[in-house]
Amino acid sequence: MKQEKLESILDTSRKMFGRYGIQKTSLHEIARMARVAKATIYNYFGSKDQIYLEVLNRESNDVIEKISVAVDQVTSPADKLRVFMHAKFRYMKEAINILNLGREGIDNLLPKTSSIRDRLFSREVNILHSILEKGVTEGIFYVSNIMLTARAIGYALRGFETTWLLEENNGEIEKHLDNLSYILCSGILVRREVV
Amino acid sequence: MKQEKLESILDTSRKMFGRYGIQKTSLHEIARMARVAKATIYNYFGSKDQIYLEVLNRESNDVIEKISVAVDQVTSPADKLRVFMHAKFRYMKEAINILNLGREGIDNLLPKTSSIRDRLFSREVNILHSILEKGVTEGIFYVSNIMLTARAIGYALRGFETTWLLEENNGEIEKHLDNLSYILCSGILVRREVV
DNA sequence: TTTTGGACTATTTTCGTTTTGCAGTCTAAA
DNA sequence: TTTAGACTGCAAAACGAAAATAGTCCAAAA
Repeated sequence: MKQEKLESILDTSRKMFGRYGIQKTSLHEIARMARVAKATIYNYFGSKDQIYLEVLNRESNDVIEKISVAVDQVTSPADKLRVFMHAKFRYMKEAINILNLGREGIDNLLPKTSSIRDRLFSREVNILHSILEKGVTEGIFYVSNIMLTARAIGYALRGFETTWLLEENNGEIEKHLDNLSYILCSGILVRREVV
Repeated sequence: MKQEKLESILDTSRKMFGRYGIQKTSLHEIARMARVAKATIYNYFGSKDQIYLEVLNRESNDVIEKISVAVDQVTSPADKLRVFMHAKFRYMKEAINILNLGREGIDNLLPKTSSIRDRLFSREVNILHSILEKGVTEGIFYVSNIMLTARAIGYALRGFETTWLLEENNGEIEKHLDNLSYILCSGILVRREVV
């Protein structure tokens, strides 16, 4: 019984915040939609902001979880990289509240939201790091500085995030991602040497 | 005499807008700082927004111009790529008003500003395109789809823009850029074949 | 012919006040 | 534990008055 209420509150909050934003969603509404008393919400959460942050954390965890699962489906490091990119964009699209963070101005954000974003980014980089490491260990990849490269890829992928927030053309994005992962693996220089 | 007034107005506006934003800068102040009569400003511009857009256009043109010059300093396509990245970030830092566009929320932007940004992006891609083309022609690069790749690189570099808006650590960025341009050229796969 | 200061208007913005709405607390009952 | 509902205090609408500002116009000066 306890867990159900909590899930109901969080799930409703996620939808309402996603549609109307934190400002324009009242706890009264959330309580009504989630079919709990407003007082119950305060049994679980200390404040509206806390609910919002928990929603963001959950979305963040979901994204990482789903990416991890997807990446684990394939074995070769090169495949893992390609799958990582596609999974990241596929599942980020479902993390509506995290995406909305990007649309709002820097000023009117809750301070802790940026640390959630940073943590998400850092966990993405961790996954990238382990993929690169595996590739290097297996002798498939040559990477001089794994950490640096993982972060570079992470930053680069951010460039796409801002783009397809407005674009809805999914196929276009997929094409870009394939191209990018190919470049990432092979480079654009004509190969002259054998290693 | 005419040109001087115009430059004075635009230069003053650039600084004021850069520091206080378009909202919090009054034409009265601009006129005073630029040492012209307010009426003179209206000899040259139809509205405050027009001045702002012209400032943005100039910053945009400056960036492209400077990048082009820098890229032309070197000859090999691989060098051009590396130089492109460094120049882009170096000179974008001086385009304060364009940078500020990124900080504000999507809503309270002048509609035409986004087309200026888009045009800047598109011109960057054009430069990248011509570099890649030269590389392919010279047999240095292997690129299956030049246009797609140019855009991919352009998008990727955006990922860094949002990052170093807050970061001031210049050296860190430079390191990332070097690493990125190396990956871009060589890929991360161990080379096995001769072409 | 272009520039200038200043006067003028029509909007915005600002600001102080009032009013409403909402987050968060508390309680008694289920 | 959960619930409905009443309650408080704060924070944000709502509003109207006052100030500021974008943009116009003109007669004089450069």
